[in-house]
Amino acid sequence: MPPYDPSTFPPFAVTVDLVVLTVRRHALCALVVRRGETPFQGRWALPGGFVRADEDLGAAAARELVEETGLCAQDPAAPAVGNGAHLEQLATYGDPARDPRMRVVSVAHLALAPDLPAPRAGGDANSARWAPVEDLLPEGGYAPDGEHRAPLAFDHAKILADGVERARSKIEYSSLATAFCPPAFTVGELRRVYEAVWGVVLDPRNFHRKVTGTPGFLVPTGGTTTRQGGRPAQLFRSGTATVLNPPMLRPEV
Amino acid sequence: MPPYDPSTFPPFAVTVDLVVLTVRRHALCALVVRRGETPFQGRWALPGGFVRADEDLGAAAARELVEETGLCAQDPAAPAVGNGAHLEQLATYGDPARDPRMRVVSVAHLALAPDLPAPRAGGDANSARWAPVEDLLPEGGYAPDGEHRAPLAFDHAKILADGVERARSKIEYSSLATAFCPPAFTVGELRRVYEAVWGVVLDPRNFHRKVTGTPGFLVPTGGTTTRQGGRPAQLFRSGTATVLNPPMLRPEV
DNA sequence: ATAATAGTGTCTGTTAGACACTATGCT
DNA sequence: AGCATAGTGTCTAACAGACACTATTAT
Repeated sequence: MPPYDPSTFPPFAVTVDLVVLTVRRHALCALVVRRGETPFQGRWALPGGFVRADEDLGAAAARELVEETGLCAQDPAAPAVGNGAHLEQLATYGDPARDPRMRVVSVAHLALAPDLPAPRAGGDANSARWAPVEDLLPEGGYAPDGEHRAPLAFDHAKILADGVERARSKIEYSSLATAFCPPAFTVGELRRVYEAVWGVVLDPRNFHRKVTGTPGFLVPTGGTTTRQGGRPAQLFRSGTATVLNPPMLRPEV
Repeated sequence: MPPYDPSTFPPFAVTVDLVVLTVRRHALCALVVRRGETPFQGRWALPGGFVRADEDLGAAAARELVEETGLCAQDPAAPAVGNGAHLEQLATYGDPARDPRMRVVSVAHLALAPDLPAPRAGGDANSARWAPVEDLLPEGGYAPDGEHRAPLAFDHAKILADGVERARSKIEYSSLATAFCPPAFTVGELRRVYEAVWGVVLDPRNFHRKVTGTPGFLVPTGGTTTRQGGRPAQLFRSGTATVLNPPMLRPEV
């Protein structure tokens, strides 16, 4: 190991990239923005940007999240406010060749948000949209005929895949699925989140018994709603129990 | 969002820090090295170093692991060779104040190794040792009397705590605990790994039934050993099943 | 013999999964 | 009425946890 010499470190650029997931129309969707410059001009990419000189990594991710979506990163300690979103660090990507212009290390973050009206397409950001992750990440890679290449720039397909996998596994044993729901939601709405994220169909009755039988997981608000049709359903908010034990079992695929 | 201008990015130093864990004498231990320079001169720290200009993050972590321990990072695809260790990315730490000299972003990695003879104390590295994580991370923080401060430099106590928590939770649902074992091991040895990592006592009979009843988890080598005393025990090696479903349940603490 | 560990068998309480059935709204 | 969704009850197979018991070595 060479002696520690702060004056001779190789310089890196450090960025944050965001995997922002939501559930729209029964599908897991990710926020993507169209690139206006080379490389990958015109291609879709994950939102992100440089970390500022005196900014923590999480603060940079929260700032980008506000700039791109208007969402506030939700402090886990604070009670649920209007448009708060779950934000956590995902992983760091630093292949020397991942950006052709220079050495960039990107600290990817994962954000989970309830269904939003529409991405902020205007302003200085390029056009943005919610895209089903199924369209961005075709199963088993891409056909070798070159017709459908990965639509995402840089290594963002890998980052997105890692983020989706993190979300899929984390809702098994935590109350994180409620981050996809509005502040008050029904058991059926929460079940449809699981179904969309996992791509499965769950038994409504067993699901109901499981989530309502876990102490501290769901707290009834007292209200009801018929926004899903059918019999009025109780409204709940996320409880204090942040870990789900025993976990929700993901059915075999 | 400012326009993308590669020529004006703030410069960062990027390092890798290693949380190297092993099980020694029924205790979960971490590798620490004594710092020879300021800041934190004389204090213990996690091993680590700068990422080189054309080096991937995982490669830098593997290089540091070899330099500090002689362990080879185990490619998950390759069959188990002599002294391979599990290596995975843990998390990235980039608080602007975490290093008083300059802006350093550290990509921490987690390595799990079988019990080794001794750390390589000689060479250009400072003195190194295996320390029980219990000594490095006293429960519930440190007494406010200032007598026992965190013995680790920088934010390494936080990094170590995150690594230990990752290891503790990951052995629940994966075959990762075998990374703490030699290539061939007994069921009892594997159980003692769980007991050391979790700090609990497990029922030997239920544990045996659980791990031998999970298809693909353990593969008998045919040999036996009496190195633990008592009746000769079958030797196993890690099987192809990398995920444990249903998971091993960590008893309440 | 005694002690140590390895390994198998049995019982019980809990739970996941399957599914019948009732409740309550809307069109 | 018919249909949608909400919510409860029941049955069964699987499994975790507790623990009795046997097997095989070393001292």
